[in-house]
Amino acid sequence: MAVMQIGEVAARVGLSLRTIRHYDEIGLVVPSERSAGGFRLYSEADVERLALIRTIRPLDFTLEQIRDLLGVIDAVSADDGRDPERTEQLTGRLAMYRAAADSRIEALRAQVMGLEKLSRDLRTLAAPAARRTSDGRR
Amino acid sequence: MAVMQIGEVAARVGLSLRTIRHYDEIGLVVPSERSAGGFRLYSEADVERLALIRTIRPLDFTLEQIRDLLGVIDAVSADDGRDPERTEQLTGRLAMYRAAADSRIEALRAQVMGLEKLSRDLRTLAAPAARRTSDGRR
DNA sequence: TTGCTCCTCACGTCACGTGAGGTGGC
DNA sequence: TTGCTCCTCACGTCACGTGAGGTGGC
Repeated sequence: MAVMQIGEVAARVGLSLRTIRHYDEIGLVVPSERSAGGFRLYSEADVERLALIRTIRPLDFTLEQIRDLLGVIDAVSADDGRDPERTEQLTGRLAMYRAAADSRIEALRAQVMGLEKLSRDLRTLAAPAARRTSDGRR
Repeated sequence: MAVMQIGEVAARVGLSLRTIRHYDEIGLVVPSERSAGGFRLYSEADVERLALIRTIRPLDFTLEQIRDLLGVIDAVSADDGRDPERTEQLTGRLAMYRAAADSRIEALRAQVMGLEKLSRDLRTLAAPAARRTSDGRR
């Protein structure tokens, strides 16, 4: 299985067909091949990139920021360190994104805790009401 | 401080002015008063409702669903249990929302864990690059 | 040939953001 | 009177959702 059609990609990474097409439209993840009939054909590397984007999405970065971040990641990975200034600039940008991600993660954790409390509150709200009903039936 | 203007409300609950006005526009939280000059005046109860909505927001319910959920919560709170069928129907709807919330919370937890891994990966990605640079300087 | 999967428009939607131009109230 | 806060349009934006109408490929 060298390449995949969009349907299988969607099933694998858990993004909608429309979302994957949208990422193609804006040039965020362009399938590395097309069939003779125009079908999008995604390589394993394409799929990994989509999976990475799916991970990054809840950080509420815009797709433009995600594109930029992916570019920085690629550049750092491919960097050979021959140009120290460039390396420094890249790791600096990476650090900024990491800091933004970390503070966003903190906010998400807080949201989850708030929601867990909400769930408990809803539980205790429902319980007495049910008890009143069974009382009424006695 | 019986009532507050929108600016203070926004600062307290952490929603934008536009968001709070939007909730008024669609009738989700209508300020219980207006000044003679037309300024929105929010009671403590209004503010609590907005704070609750802010908690619920990350569940990705539509504002329509949130409106409905708030209605159910109010109805259950005010329910006297005199009509067991009604109580049962209300607690049933509440249970559905709770189930939806719980599964969404699970998804959020998974997202947070994925993001924490991403943050670690970004860290290890940046570290070797920096090391290469300091090597180059020796 | 029949299904199933895919394609490209292109308008719609949701929850606000962002001015523009104007007024309230201590 | 000066600031600061608020007001109402009303268009814009972001990330897709949702048909419509048509074609590819095993």
